[in-house]
Formats: sequence, C-alpha cells, structure tokens
Amino acid sequence: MANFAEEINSKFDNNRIKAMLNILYTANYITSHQNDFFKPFGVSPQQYNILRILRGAKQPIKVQTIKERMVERAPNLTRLTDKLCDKKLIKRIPFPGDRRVVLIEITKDGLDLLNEIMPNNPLHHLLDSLSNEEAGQLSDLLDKMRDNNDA
Amino acid sequence: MANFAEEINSKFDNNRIKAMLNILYTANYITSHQNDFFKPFGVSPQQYNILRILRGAKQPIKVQTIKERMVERAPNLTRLTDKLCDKKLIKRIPFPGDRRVVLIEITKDGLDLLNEIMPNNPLHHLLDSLSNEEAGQLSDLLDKMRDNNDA
DNA sequence: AGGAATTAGTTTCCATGTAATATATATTAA
DNA sequence: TTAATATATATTACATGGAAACTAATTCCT
Repeated sequence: MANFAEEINSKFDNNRIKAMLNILYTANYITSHQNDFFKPFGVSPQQYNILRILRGAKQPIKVQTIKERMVERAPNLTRLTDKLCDKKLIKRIPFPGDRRVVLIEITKDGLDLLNEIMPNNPLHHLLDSLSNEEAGQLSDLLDKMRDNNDA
Repeated sequence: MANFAEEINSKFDNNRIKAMLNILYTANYITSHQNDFFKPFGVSPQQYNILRILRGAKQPIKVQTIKERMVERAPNLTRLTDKLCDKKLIKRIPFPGDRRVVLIEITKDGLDLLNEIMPNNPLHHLLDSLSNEEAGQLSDLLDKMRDNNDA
C-alpha cells in the first residue's frame, strides 16, 4: 500500500503526471477515511464542516457566508442545510433587511453533536507520519502547483 | 488564488491539518478542470480512464481487471460501462469459460475518440509550474503521508 | 419610476459511491 | 458423487453530491 505507482499497475510518463494522479488518489484516501469516521454520527463531512463554521461564527450567518468559508466548495447549500434542519442541528432565520437572504444558526443539538465528535476525531492524526516541516513543504508544493494554471 | 489559507479565510492549528485540507482542495481543483475538459467530448474522466485502459490492454479484458487498473476507485463499473456501450465506444463480450464474467473490448469509435482527445489534453500541463524534481518530492510526500495510517 | 443587471437561494437533472441482491462457480463434507 | 455452503462476479437499488437552470428580490442606471 506504500507505493502508489505499484498499486495501480502503471508507469508514468513523468513525475508531474504521477504527482497529479497521486493527489487524486490521496484525496480519495482521505475522504474515504472521513466518511467512515462521520457515518456513526449521522452527518457527512460537509455537514460537519458547516456546523463548525456556524459554531465559529458565534451568531447566525448568511448561507452565502457559509459557502465562502467551506473547505470543499459545496454548490448546493440548500440541500445540505435541509438535511441539517431535518436533524434539528441548525435553524433557518429569515433576514429582515433582504428577503432573499436566509440566516443559519446552530442549535443546542448541533453544538452537542460537535462536542461529541471533536474529542474522538482521528482525522487530525491522519498525517502524523509526516513531520510538521514536511507537512508544510507538502502544502507549499500544492500551492505552487496551482499557481499560473488557470488558463 | 495563490495561497490556500487566505482563500478559505481560516487559520489552521498546524501544518498537518493545513496540508490535509490543501490536498482535498487541490484534488477538487484538478477534478473540476478535468470535468471541464472532457465535457465537450461527452465522456467523464472515469470513462476516459476506462477507454485508455482498454486500449492499453490490446485485447478484451474482464470488468474486474479494469477495476484493478483504474486510478480512482470506481465501484460501479456496470453503470460506467453501460454509458460507454450506449455511446458505442465499447462492446461487451460474454466470457466462454465463466458465465459470471463479462469481457470488455474497445471499439473503433472508442479508439477514434481517444485519438481525438489525446493531443489536446491540457491536463498533462496542469502541474507545469512545478519542476520535475518538485513533482517527485510532492508525490513522495503523499506516499509517505499514507504510510502507517491504516489503523 | 421603470427596465436591465445582479444577487441569493432553490429546484432539477445527472453522475457517482455504497450497500444489498442475484447469479454462477468453487469448495467442502457426507 | 452430490448436496450444502462459501466465494466470486456483476447488477440493481438507494442515497449523496455537483452543475446548471430557475425564481424571486434587490440594486443599478438612465
């Protein structure tokens, strides 16, 4: 399981292609761990992310603001917030000044769930085989990779 | 767009968390480019991957074999091959020795499509802002990251 | 004020991951 | 050998999530 190239029985033209495929493969690896972890709590990683953003905000915030703060871009906030509403983890509040806007607030149940999940979260240790410095390098390389490529 | 941390308006506890989120973010970035690129050709990245595997095989191969060779794990090969069949890009062939097995073969149309896509593919240049050496480093860090973490 | 452009959120459509199922083959125990 | 069980292979059914079309509300411009 260590070496990526072996696993998928392929040769790569060059390191760039190899790195690109490895990024995709690794992201898959991470999300798969995430899904497994969150499943027993009845929320998806995205839903958890929303709850954390709401707790961090300390007050009701606009759907738009949530969207901006999410790690993974989630184009369909309506559906996600629907699910969270169904579970009573958040509340919708109409916005006085602009009838298009909906404010979202985390409920007591939502906060309780966060407190239940947090201490157990092994995802914080998923990269522990890298030193802090290596993790920094990795992140810098990813930043650099995305530079100048929007054409 | 350069710095990831700025973009999502967050501070990170440490480099490991930052790197993890950056991997997910970057994978998203790549797949979104991929989808955009393949869309005009009427195939998804996964479907393209299957076609490439079939061409590489040079003969009909089992669904199971395709599954093993795919970069991104695609658990639902039946559906993907259905789509490709609908477009006449592949053919299904019953396997003589074992009636559970279905062999898949790429058609002329499939090969033509590959030839049409290949030379245009800008995805091969998505990482060009990294040197070959940096890309190698990146890939190695990802490999290392996934080590010893299957607990 | 009135119409065009923009913004916010929702709805709809489609692609994909997961889990349950069906069918065929292989293995085991008498 | 044959019935019973286990395994392998693919398919189907269900749930989740992304992208784009859509609706409603607001802002901008003249």
